[in-house]
Amino acid sequence: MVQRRLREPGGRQRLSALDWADAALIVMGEGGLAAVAVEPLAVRLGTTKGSFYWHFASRDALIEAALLRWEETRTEAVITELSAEPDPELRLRRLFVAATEAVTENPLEVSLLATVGHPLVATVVRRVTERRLGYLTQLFSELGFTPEEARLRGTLGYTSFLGHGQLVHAVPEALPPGQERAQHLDSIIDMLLRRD
Amino acid sequence: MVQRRLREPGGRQRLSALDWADAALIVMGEGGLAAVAVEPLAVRLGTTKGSFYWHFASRDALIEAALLRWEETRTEAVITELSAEPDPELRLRRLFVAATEAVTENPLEVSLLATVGHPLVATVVRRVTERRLGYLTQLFSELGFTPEEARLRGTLGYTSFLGHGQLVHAVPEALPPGQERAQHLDSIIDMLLRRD
DNA sequence: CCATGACCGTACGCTACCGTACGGTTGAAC
DNA sequence: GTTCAACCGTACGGTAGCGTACGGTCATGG
Repeated sequence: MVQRRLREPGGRQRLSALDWADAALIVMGEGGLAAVAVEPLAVRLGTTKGSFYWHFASRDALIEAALLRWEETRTEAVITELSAEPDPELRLRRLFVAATEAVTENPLEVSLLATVGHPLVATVVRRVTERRLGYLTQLFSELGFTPEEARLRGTLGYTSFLGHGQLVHAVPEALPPGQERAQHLDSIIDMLLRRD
Repeated sequence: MVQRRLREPGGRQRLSALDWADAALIVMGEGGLAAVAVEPLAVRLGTTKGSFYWHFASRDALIEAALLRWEETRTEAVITELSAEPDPELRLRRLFVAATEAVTENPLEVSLLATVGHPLVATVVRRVTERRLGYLTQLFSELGFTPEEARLRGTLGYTSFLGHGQLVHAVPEALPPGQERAQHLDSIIDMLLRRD
């Protein structure tokens, strides 16, 4: 695993709490919650613990800040942005494409779901999951499915998305390669939309 | 998280390497790879590190043994047992039911998929995933789907299974409760088997 | 120009865990 | 009943990371 610098060597500017939170999200994606360690993080940011404990009371406070930032940027912002699209089927398709891309770039989601042993993670993951699942179910409802059917298809879609995220990072060769990936996703959405 | 004893207080018998491997699998399910720590494990087994380092050269050796045991009991054994059933659709249904039960009882699968940063985990997870996905695809083939269709449905089924495993442990209330769970699973398999 | 608060560097103590060294125990075979 | 190998207990040194203490720096307003 390549240890990328998170701040330019010449970048002499001081850090904010947000810088630490973003850095925490990056390493959380790379190595899970356990990788969110103050001292290594300080090294990657080109600073020291002295800076960290000025901005945060503890490691847990950093984790909380990072989780809230994740919730905001990876759920609420996406839903808001999507609301511009009037056609619900297109909204659904664009949502899956965007979500799949996001989870492919960064294994953060996988890490978080596996760390619900931590109470802060559990709380935020629960909120995020219910928000997303609710939104998905609502989309299927708008497409004319009964509430039960909508819930079923929403759940199938979301679990499949989660599992896809796991596979992409654990065994990418088990999934269709490169450009076929998009077509594969289309076929899956077709199945989710199929009526008898 | 309740710390259950892994050996009875009166149980004075000595331990084998297999006892350690099984115990490692249990704590790996409870707390991920990071929870596989020699000293805490020794306490739970009512023994000491002295015992451990007699049976294993290192923590990594224990992890390897545990992973191989997981592969054997949670993939090969299941497939073997299933081969007694002649009807492929029943085989598929029974497979999903058994797998879903197993992943509900123990979050081990979720933990492992999230820890592919560890090379040993990566290797075994890759083998297991390809074996299972191959078997699933083969089942759909036997049911008369074209190779492409079989692969698509196998992948959708497996990713959904993985995501279901994540949800069951992270946000169980997002899934149908209790007895409805089985019916929900039936509906999903119905969707996977649907032809136009 | 200098004072002050925001920010950072460094040294320290503490805990958890890895792996080693080595002495002690035990049970089965003779 | 002795022996020997398998097995376990305990003490030790080493490392990584958390959190604290406190002194140093630096920009900006007076």
